[in-house]
Amino acid sequence: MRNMSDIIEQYLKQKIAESHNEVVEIKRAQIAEKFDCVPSQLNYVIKTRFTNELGYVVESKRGGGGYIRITKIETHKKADYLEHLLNLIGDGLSQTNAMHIIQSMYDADVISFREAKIIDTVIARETLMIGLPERDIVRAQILKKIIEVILYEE
Amino acid sequence: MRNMSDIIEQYLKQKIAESHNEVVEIKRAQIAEKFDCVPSQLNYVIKTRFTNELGYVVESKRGGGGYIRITKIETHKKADYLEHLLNLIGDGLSQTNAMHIIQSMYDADVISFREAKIIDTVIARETLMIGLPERDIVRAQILKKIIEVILYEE
DNA sequence: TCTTATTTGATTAAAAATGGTCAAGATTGT
DNA sequence: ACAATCTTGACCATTTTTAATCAAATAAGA
Repeated sequence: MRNMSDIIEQYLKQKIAESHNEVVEIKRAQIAEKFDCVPSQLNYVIKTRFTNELGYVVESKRGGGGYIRITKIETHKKADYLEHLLNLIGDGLSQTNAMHIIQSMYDADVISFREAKIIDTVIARETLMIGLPERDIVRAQILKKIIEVILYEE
Repeated sequence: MRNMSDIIEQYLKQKIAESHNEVVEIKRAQIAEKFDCVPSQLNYVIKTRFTNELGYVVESKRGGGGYIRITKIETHKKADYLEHLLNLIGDGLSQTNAMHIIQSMYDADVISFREAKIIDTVIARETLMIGLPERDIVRAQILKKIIEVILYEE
């Protein structure tokens, strides 16, 4: 590695990789000190290597307790993941399995906590007040349609 | 949490959430001591995070037995609105009427655009592949349960 | 009741803590 | 040498923290 910017870039990418959540949060001055460079070098590194085009979102806050947060957004992976779920679901689906899938979607960051709660409610047997085997069929259908909505939005 | 102001903000919001009444009443000096900060920090937190814009009303009184009371009014209004919708929905519900309600919820800012799309999909007759009159009954049930989730969250 | 003291919150300005911009100078690859 | 990339530093902007001083409400005393 020949220069500071590359080293810092590697460091940040490693941190992102380490956090399963695909995110790293730093204090600018602290990292600058760690690598013995001026703080604004961090801005340079971020501006040239963590751009939107490259799939990163950068947020920051100044003042006491300030930070810089870099998030990697993996659109492709998410689509693949959702397609995978779609294939997973057959003609019928138990409530337990459905809840596992919903939890998985929340963990994978493709739905919000509130969305997860809403979907959980929708597929609950108390909501779907019809008997088996129709209930499992409707549940599968509902979840598949929801996944399609998320998959094909935008 | 990165700084005192955020911590205090969280604390107050949690207190509001705990009180079903959507309100919290504090003694400024007491909270300042609890978090080991100067009293005026409470004013700062309130001024920057519990504004009218954000749906809060702040009342206070000085002198012996003084207090600061923060009320979340937006929630009240939204809760009333959602209760109203709940009463509106009977045992059955057509797709058209359901979509009107969903649109109304989106307009009233109680659900996001994506949530609206998801719910639209869920209550569509193509998703609910069962015959009438059961379909309208299940649809009503689904929408009511969803509204309850939104109503009783926090 | 009237006046004074005490309690308690409000305001505001200064200081401290962070991060952002930009442009000049240094380095590196071709 | 030229162009592109990197490094630095001076100056700026935002947010939080702190302290001094003001204002209002209640409590106490005459």
